Amino acid sequence: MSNNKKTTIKDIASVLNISPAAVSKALHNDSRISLKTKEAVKKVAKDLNYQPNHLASALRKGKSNLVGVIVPRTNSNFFSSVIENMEEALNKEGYNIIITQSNESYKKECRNIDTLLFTQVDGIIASMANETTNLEYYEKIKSKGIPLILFDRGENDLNVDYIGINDYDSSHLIVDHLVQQGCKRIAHIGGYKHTRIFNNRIRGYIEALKKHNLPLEDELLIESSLTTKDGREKMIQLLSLKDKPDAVYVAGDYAALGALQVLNEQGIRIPEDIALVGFGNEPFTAMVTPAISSINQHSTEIGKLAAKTFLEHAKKTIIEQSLNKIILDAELVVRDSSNIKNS
Amino acid sequence: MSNNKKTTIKDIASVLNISPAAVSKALHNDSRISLKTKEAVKKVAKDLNYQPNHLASALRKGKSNLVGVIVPRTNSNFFSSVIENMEEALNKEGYNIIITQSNESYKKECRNIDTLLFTQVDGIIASMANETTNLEYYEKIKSKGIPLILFDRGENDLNVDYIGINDYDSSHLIVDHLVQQGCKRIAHIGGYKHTRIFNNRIRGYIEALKKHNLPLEDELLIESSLTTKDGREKMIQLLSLKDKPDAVYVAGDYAALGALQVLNEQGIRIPEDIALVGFGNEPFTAMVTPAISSINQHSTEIGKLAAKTFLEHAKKTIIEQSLNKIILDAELVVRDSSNIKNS
DNA sequence: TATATTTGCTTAAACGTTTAAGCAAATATA
DNA sequence: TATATTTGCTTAAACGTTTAAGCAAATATA
Repeated sequence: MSNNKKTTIKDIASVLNISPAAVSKALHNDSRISLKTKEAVKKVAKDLNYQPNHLASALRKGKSNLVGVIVPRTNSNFFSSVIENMEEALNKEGYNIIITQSNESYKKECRNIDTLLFTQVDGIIASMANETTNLEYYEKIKSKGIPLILFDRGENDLNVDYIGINDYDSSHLIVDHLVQQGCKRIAHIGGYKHTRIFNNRIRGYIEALKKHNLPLEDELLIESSLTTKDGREKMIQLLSLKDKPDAVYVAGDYAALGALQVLNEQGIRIPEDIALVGFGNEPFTAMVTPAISSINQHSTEIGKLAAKTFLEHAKKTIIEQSLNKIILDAELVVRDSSNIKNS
Repeated sequence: MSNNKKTTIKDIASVLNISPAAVSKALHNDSRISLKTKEAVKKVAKDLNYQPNHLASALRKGKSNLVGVIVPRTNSNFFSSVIENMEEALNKEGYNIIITQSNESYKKECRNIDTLLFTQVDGIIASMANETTNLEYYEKIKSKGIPLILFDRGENDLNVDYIGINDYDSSHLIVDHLVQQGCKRIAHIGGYKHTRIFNNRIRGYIEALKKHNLPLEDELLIESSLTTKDGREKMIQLLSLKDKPDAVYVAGDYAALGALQVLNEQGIRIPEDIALVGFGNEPFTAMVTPAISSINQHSTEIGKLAAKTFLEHAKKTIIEQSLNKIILDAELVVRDSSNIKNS
């Protein structure tokens, strides 16, 4: 049944008594091959169930038509949506993608980079793991002359193309909204300060508080790994304060969920006693009770733009040094968890 | 900066004045190469920042050391956990994986299969899209002699290795549990009948009802696409019945969530008025109010076993026809949505 | 009709590895 | 000391493509 020997261009050539080179050209619609030969070749190719050997053509052309993708995890609506849209745009141009996940681990991320380089990808589109501070492996990609595009979790120091949302402004949006709802003591459970996006959210939070002449207190600004579990712990920490906050802005939806669980368990009313806002607009924010207000990160747009940026690199032969930093405006989706006036 | 010409085995050879073949053997620790030469080669390789060209070696060896993975979507805890564990096991043996998602679309799935075959993967591990009924593309994989392993969503007709849970028994677990809670009119929002796993769940449901001498009524058994949206609609349909059910068993967690939303919106008490059970044990089942009872599908185990099964194929040179059908026992995680006696 | 151009192919080499076969020198065995 | 074996390499070919260069026949142009 399974005809183990795969059909090659040579098999087609020998059937038609022409050279393998002619077959290759016929399959690629070379203008110097007659229509008659092209049709014959394509017919035989189909009959013999010919499948081009990608490895051979990639080796010969020095181009694999594969793009490597690194994300902290695929099990998040944001990342899977980015990937979906990126893939669609790249497929259209004949590229396929290889998805790898770092699980937020620096070591795993390094291994992923090695894997992708080893697979001879034509470019890498990545969002960095939380743990990553050492950029050596990313420098390695750059030094090989392989296009590198970062999205969401990026680093300024790397000096590569980047697509993300305006984290600083997002914090302003959130604080403005909470102030408008009447909140006066707004806490922030933020991500790791060393990660640029989280640092920007923290900066935005601080500046927005100043703007509204609200107290900026150390005990209200907490650094977190932003997992659901850590969200719980940091919320408990906030509730142990003598002077509790009346609003909590959490820099990630999963951690916001943990905070919500704690508030619900302790019978604290949301948003009347404490208003809650998350970040990322994961689908579950709309599913839980009360639904969590959150920032929409425009995953569709980010995916498309990342693909587009890569394609621009791939098309140009001259290596230009113009950087593409695309910062999208974020959008606050207000739900029950911070909608005091209507509740 | 970016030394564009990549280092090859020939570069190393010319530095040391030995043949490229000797370099290749030295790098692979061939016993016929002296320790001195090996060390010299490895040192030069490191100095020149040598990275083996995977395409060339794959072409020469006729083996890419890549395994293709097809899942309906990565944005589900079940699938991403399966992938994570599969990847870990395969990485250990020197294989890397390429993840693709079908988004439950038959057309996309076919394109994914073509992509993976084109990339010359050594094997494919897949879970089929909901839409898929035509098995032609999967037959194509088989006819090429490439190991194919299905998990969760598989088809008996394909006659390939399969890893999944016991769907039939799972339905029994659920119905037994609901009967024990005192439910007498148990509805089932099931998946597409043409998909084996959903068909097995339906069969299990029917048999379990018979076992308990409960009425089996057409209006209580509904076919669904199992999206959250469709779960809502089918729940509304059930609520419009003259004789409403006192329990609903939904064959997927996302649809169960839709059902839960409708019940909550209409002020129907869960589980007192209607008990609810889902399937898949997605993390959000524990997050919503009330938390949804669900079936744990052993994603960790499935991922590991799928990898193991592939590796067995890869190791044997003789093509054996012994099939591996691994059916794991499922486990019901009881939560508030069906816990009548304690509520 | 003579020359130039175009068409439709072939030939040969290359991409970077791996590996079978072979060979000289070193070492072991009789 | 003569032969056999082992060691440590080299040579050459191959994996399946693509592509530059070239050539004869067909066609176009002067």
